[in-house]
Amino acid sequence: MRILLIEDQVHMALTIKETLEKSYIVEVAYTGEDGLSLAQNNMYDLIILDYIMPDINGLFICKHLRKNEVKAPILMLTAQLDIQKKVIALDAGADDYLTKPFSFDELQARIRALLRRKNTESGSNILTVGNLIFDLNKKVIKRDGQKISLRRKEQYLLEYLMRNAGYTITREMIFDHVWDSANESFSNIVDVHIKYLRDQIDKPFDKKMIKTVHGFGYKIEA
Amino acid sequence: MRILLIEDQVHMALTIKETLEKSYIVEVAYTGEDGLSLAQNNMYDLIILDYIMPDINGLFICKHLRKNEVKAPILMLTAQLDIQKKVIALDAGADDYLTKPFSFDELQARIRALLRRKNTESGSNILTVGNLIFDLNKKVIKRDGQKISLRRKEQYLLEYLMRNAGYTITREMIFDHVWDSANESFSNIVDVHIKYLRDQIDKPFDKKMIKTVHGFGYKIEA
DNA sequence: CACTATCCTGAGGATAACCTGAAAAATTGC
DNA sequence: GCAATTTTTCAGGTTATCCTCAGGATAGTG
Repeated sequence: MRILLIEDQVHMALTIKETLEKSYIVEVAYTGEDGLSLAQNNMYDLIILDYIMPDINGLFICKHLRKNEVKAPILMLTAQLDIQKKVIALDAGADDYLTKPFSFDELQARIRALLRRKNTESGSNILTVGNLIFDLNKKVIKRDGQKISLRRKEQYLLEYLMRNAGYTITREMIFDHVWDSANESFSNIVDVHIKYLRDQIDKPFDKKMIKTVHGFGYKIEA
Repeated sequence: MRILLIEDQVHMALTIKETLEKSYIVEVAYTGEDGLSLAQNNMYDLIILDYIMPDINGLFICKHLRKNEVKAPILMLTAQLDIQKKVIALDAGADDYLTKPFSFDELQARIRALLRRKNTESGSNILTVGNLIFDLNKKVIKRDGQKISLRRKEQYLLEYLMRNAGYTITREMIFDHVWDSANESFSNIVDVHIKYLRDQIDKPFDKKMIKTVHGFGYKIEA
């Protein structure tokens, strides 16, 4: 799971980062501008956004991201309790808000809630690429109507590939998303799981969907 | 990719240099002063900067470079874990920090992350010259809507040509960008890969886009 | 036109990237 | 706590890509 934290107060940012890093991969943007471009150019599972920042207002960032089809849940940090602001934040497309100061336990609880909600809710939880269907709720995968059973890691891998269907993804990116520890392993573990996935997804069929892009990584295509 | 390493401890500097040279072109400055002038007068893709140096403080160098519009990402090496210092370093314009001692795997991971971030941040990821389209994310190249598959080196070469479309580029420039090893052997390797590229990009079509500029190099044009 | 510098091309060996099977380690379920 | 399952590591084989080299073609020059 990858989280983007947009927060201009460096000390606050680092403290949050260190807390969350035990459970997630966390990237930090110290300006609204950086945050905006990172959010638009990467797939995060969650965005934490400070309301007040010197360059670009958090509210504006939020609106802008929604307009540009960034679907990740957004958690807003507001400086003090202010019903008015909360309403405005939610209207702008934020999914939840938290007023400073907050406890880290509470922060983590909200994050878990948002990540959970994202997985069980919303229309985007049936992935389709060609005639391959992955129902994330029911954990059911079908190709040409034929049921396929995958192990956990394979499911994560397939989900990530399908969410980026058509795009070439490096082994590093896959590793970061599917193996959510921050450590760097240089085994061929990604290759191996790609093979397992292929055995299930491609081997029994004519057309191969999982393609290796030599020198870069892999992609899935119809 | 060119990296500038500013580090006064000669032994440390050489060890880092040797490690990184497998993947990048590395230049070393052994004093802050040298580092400063090198950084200002050359275009590096990344600067690695020791926090503590006898002549000029790394922090000062960092600030100074940012003030002078040096945009390259800066990775700071700090002597020991110290949140305060990290904050100061980031405030000064550094992009990341690493506390000594560190493993070389970690160093390389951070470097890759910084270089990657820079690449995804800057500008669009779809290059177009005439009816030739290169989607850098998908690694998909099309001419007249027709898909073309290229190998890795050919893709790097094409990317470089397209980024400089209309301008003549020397073999040396191509070599420096596409072959990021520090080695200076001048075979006809660039020529060979230009041929490979032409076989894919030009041969099947009427109009030739990759042109030879006799005595100088090559260019790509619509 | 003839001469030279520059560029192009094809083939084969070297190398890096990728795939695979099997065994070891870790995790899960009873 | 043990067996079954899943995950990871490792080593070897296979394939695609890359580089070198040598000879042929082409452009520039007097």
